[in-house]
Amino acid sequence: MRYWLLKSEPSTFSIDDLAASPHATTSWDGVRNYQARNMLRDQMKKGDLAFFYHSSCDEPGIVGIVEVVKEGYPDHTAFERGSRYYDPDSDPAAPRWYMVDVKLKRRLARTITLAELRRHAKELAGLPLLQKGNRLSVMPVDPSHWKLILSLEHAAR
DNA sequence: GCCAACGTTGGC
DNA sequence: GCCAACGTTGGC
Repeated sequence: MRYWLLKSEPSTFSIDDLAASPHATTSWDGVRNYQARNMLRDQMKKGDLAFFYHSSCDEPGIVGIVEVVKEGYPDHTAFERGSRYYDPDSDPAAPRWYMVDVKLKRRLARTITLAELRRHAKELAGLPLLQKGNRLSVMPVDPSHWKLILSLEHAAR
């Protein structure tokens, strides 16, 4: 079992949106980066857990935990003319982009902010989120990092 | 709104 | 294959 972190802009799709989705489940569509695609397609397995991270907002940080409930399959939004994720170069016979389905496990008791994570940069060394210039929207999280981050949830700030 | 950092594109 | 130009991400 592996751990991950998934970024989403709350103005586009927030944890509230996920909670309001049927079965609190959504397809993680619209990823258009090859490195992230490879992880979605090849590495994320049913039962894996991921932090749900809000980016590009007032308080960037981790707000919940989701579980992978369906493994990588073609992202059909790439074939849909008019979709904001349409990619004319993705051939349905050889799909370029992939997605997984995730289900909300729970919200965190509070947002664990990026600023707070940075304060633990030493323990979280190697976490791509904290690396300069990192823009990956899907990234692996070491089990030790996962544990440390979760321990912050109920700790004094 | 600014801008640094990055990935992708396309000319050569 | 190189690399400049461009578009995007995302924190601040």
